[in-house]
Amino acid sequence: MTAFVDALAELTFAVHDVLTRTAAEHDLSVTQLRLLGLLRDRTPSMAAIATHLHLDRSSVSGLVDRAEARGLVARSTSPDDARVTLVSVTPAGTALIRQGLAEITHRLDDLTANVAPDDRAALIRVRQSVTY
Amino acid sequence: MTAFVDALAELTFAVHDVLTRTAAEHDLSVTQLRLLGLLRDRTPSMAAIATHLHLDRSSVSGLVDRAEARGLVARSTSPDDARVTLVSVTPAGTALIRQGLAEITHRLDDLTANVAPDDRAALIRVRQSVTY
DNA sequence: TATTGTTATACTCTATAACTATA
DNA sequence: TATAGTTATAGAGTATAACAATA
Repeated sequence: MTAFVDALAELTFAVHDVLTRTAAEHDLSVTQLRLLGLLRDRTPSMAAIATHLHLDRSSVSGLVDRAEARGLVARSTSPDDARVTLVSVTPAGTALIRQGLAEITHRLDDLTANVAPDDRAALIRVRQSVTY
Repeated sequence: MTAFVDALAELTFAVHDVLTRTAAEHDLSVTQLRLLGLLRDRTPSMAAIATHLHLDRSSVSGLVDRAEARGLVARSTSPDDARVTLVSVTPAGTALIRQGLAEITHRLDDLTANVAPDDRAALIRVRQSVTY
């Protein structure tokens, strides 16, 4: 029981470190990476981003400020509710997230090169069992 | 192949969020938690801590400063080499890490309550296959 | 000269509290 | 009144560069 939780935590540290370091090589933080990842198929409000990333709305303001200053995302006002700000990804943001994710996939493939096929399938089931 | 990497990344975010939030309830960051975890069975040098946590030595200086100011760790000079600073955990630090880890184990048990026994064993093998 | 650690500096990330604009 | 978002503020975490002490 505890061995499983220990392994889960250690695996998390290993993967998170890879994410952090690879993103940093593209001048991205893990949070910026997750933000751009979210925007691949959505144009959410600030509040929706806060919910998805489990952040305070004020944190999202700063996050989007920095991404916008770099030309990676753009703000617009919702036509339905003038209080709501919608965030979309720019072509530059799309290019960066594609490149970053490709690099991360490559690194994680390397990290897990020795994992057996059956164990890969099991991990996918573990992820599905987790409510997140 | 990509499904596995995606699941690995998503699982990492879920677990890391639990670690971050649970540690925060004990006024600890994930990094402070990892520092205290390291010191449970070691009295490493600043450089050794930097290596284990994959941080710059200057980052470790600040990390240990803050933990020391809270009375969680103590610095001492190595008897073998006056350049080297050794870091040890205090009784208060030991108590805090025990309580924090117990709480985290509980939360991760909850998070993964629906994971099948065979899949738990598989995840332990995945962790062992990863060089970290 | 090389290594260990610290300091100065600058930036990102995060939350709380107070605020503005809109509903 | 309630909600969406921002701003001011404070603190943690991180790296780079320059430095002091020791080997």
